[in-house]
Amino acid sequence: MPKLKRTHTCGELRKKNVGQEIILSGWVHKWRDHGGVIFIDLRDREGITQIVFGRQESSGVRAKELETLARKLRAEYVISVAGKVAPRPEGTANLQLPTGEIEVLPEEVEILNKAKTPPFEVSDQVDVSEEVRLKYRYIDLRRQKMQRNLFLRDRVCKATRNFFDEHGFIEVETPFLTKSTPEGARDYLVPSRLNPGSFFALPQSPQLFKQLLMVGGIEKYFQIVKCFRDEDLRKDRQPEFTQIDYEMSFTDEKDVHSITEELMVRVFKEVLKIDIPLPFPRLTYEESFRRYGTDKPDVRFAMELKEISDIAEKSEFKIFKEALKKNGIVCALNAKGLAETSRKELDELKEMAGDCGAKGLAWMKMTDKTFQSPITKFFKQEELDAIAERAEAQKGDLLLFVADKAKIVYDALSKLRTFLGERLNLIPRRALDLDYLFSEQRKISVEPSFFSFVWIVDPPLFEYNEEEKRWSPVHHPFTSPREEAFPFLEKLTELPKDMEEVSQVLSRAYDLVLNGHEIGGGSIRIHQRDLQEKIFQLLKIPPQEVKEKFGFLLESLGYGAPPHGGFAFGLDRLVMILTGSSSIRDVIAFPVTQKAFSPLTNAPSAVSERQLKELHLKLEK
RNA sequence: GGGGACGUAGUUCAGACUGGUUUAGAAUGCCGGCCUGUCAAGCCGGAGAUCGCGGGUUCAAAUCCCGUCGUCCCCGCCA
Repeated sequence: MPKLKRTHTCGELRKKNVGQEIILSGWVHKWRDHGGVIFIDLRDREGITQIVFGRQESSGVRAKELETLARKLRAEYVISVAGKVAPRPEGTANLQLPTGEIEVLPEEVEILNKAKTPPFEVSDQVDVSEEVRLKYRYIDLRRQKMQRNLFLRDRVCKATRNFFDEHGFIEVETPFLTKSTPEGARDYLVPSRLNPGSFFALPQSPQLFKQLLMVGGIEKYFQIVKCFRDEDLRKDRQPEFTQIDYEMSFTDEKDVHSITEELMVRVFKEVLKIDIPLPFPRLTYEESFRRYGTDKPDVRFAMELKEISDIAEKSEFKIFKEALKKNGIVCALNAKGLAETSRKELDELKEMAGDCGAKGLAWMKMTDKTFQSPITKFFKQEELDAIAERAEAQKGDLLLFVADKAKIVYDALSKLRTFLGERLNLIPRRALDLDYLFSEQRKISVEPSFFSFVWIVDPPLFEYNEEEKRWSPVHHPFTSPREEAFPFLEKLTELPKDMEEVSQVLSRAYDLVLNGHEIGGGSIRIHQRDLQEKIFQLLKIPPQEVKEKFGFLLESLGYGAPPHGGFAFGLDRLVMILTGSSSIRDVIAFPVTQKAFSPLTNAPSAVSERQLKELHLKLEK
């Protein structure tokens, strides 16, 4: 049982505490031994306080004992210090530290635990590979940056819970041991001991349960909940991740959008202390592709794509005309002021476009009033002028062109747009300084313009999957089509591949995009059994499978399901953006590597023969 | 499933292209000594590396070749 019980944290002592007898507990952060005087920086999660051994005032046998003890202290020892708060001598205050005007003169020191030399320093300045950080995550978490990330994440959750509580939503838990569904990502499976040969699946999202809660009359539900998807990882994708999930009855897009916007206002106000403007701008899915080439545009800067198919059509440039003949399009991107781009850099851009499937990247440099380009000779002057006008090109600009199928053109140019936006410093790319959030001044240093939200609405209901040779839902199969499509869909019994009208059917889904990241999405759901069955039929899910996998949902829709809809945020991505982190791994306490392996626990790992047997499982040799 | 980058003291990197003066080097951390005001403390000294692993080429391999494992980034995938 430790003798010393802490009275203060290492972040709170100030001049006004001078003279008080206090007790601090924490980790030895740094020590500086000057021979006659020894400084210990004591750290806990609230801050750092300097302890001084051997100051002139202290002398005698006791002081010598303490000094001897202090020399034994090492980095990351866990200690308690009882002592008196003293002002620092004239001229030795450290203004970098909130506690920098005082120091503690120890009277007693208790070592609560020794520590081996840590594999890396507990400091934000020190570079450590992610693998080492994950293996020693409990040390990594002591670093201020990680602590702040987790504190901030906690505040987001707290603000979210308060917000939903005040708006009449109740938090309901849904099962983790549930049913595998055919659509969507791969499931994580859990074998059932009591039901040989049967498996639970961990939920990819609580989608079906939240709909059942609406049928159950809960009306307003929310949950901060883990979801599981067994797909390949990225810096913004972990196999288990957290959603802020909610659903409402008797609702429409307008309600869902406004509650979502208000939630964001609340979170940004409470967490970052800034006001974000409402309402968020709205782009249709079609418009988003047309102007930015993507359904998750970064609208912090303009630099929009300009289609020039009509001009290219009239020109003599075969490559453009060939693409158009194959039902393709030609688009231009104006890289303002980059006419000086070197051949080598152009090749790099071309390669980037090539990664997206583009067969080439045409360019024109605007010099004075003329064009410098290998392809100008294929264009008449008035065509060049038309292009320049369309692209709003001026002297010094660089125009980039891709001609191909729309998907490839959009893919390539949106990628180039993002790249060039960064290159041209069009994005307010100031290091997110979160210090103010944790300091006493609470001085605002984060501008609302750092955060650009945009709604992407009216996506198509179906898209054709070339690989599987069938239509699949753009959002998920429970998304309601827009009402005007009902008669069209009712007439159909299947979706022919080349039926243009199918891709024109719009859905009542919506995504929320922040700074080019998709941070959430949702939809108004189908609440009529007939329509839901129709959709399954059109998606060519065999009736037997529909009954097996979704029977309970269809059944529930037959017992008085209210119209309902909702939304789900990717909490990890949201917190990643709020903290200015470059990976969601930095806002998750215990993430896994790209192979979904934990260097900390060594999970996943083999299990005993006996466990397998109990679960009625045999491993392939 | 595919493409790319990387793997060398505890940690972060250099050395590799062009094999041999390399006894594999630096910084930081670690250990010891000196030092009464530091806060990236300073000065002096010291320890610390199966060069990811396996195989091959060669008189000789951290260095070249093949395989393999791991980490990160990207494409596919992620309703």
